[in-house]
Amino acid sequence: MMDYTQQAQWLKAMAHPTRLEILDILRRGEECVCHMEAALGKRQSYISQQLMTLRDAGLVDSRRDGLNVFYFLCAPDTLLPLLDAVLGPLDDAARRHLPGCVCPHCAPVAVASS
Amino acid sequence: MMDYTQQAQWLKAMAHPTRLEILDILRRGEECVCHMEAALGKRQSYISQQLMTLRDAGLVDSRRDGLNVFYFLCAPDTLLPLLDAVLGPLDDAARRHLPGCVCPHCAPVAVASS
DNA sequence: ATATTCTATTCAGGATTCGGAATATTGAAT
DNA sequence: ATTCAATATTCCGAATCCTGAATAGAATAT
Repeated sequence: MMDYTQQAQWLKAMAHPTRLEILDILRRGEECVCHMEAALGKRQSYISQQLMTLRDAGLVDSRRDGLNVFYFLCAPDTLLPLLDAVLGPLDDAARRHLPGCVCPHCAPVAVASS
Repeated sequence: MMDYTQQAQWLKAMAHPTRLEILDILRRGEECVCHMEAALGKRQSYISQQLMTLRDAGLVDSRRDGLNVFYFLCAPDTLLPLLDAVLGPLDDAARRHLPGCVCPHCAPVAVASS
């Protein structure tokens, strides 16, 4: 007999507009918190909360790199098809370099200035 | 810009063990309430409630046939792939004819007996 | 009309979640 | 040691959800 409890937990963690948007960002690759802050236009503490929910559900994991903490999808093999089914296939037109964002991914051009 | 609200609503309706189990039954075809009652081993009012939740979210719809009300998936084209991604592909080994069930699908052999 | 069967709704308590504000922690730089 | 920047956690009132019990409705048969 199947369990359904584990799957329900996953879906529950996904069933939130902000968290879905975060997952939509992360299926393009890992990102730091400050990037999501710029992308979502929400406060950092709020985003951290939603990330904690996703982490507790086992959907995402994080790694630290200096000051930044990068988040990424935990089980891409099962999660990516699910996100494709929910959000539609990935459109590469969506750009990763946000205007106002200064995270290492968006503004890596700060080497030699003066 | 994408909305994420509609998808979150759908996922939220799915994010419950009993409702997932109901959807798992319905992806094999329509079934009446009394069938699910036998399949899930829960009370009828409880099942009706969960079905109402699924109906309000637009995941299932129903039709009446005499005394029985049959439920079926509402948008199979988008819902079936999603359920496949969540629950795994359909295994036809799971039988539809429950032992204790007397619904028209399970016990249609009441024509000529004596 | 009445009874029976199948399904739907309402109700109420307890439990859980939501969302924002405030605060804490962690690592790097000076 | 101190300061700063990035991220994490805690707290709390409000809102929502869960779930079983009771009740209501709808269709059929007698």
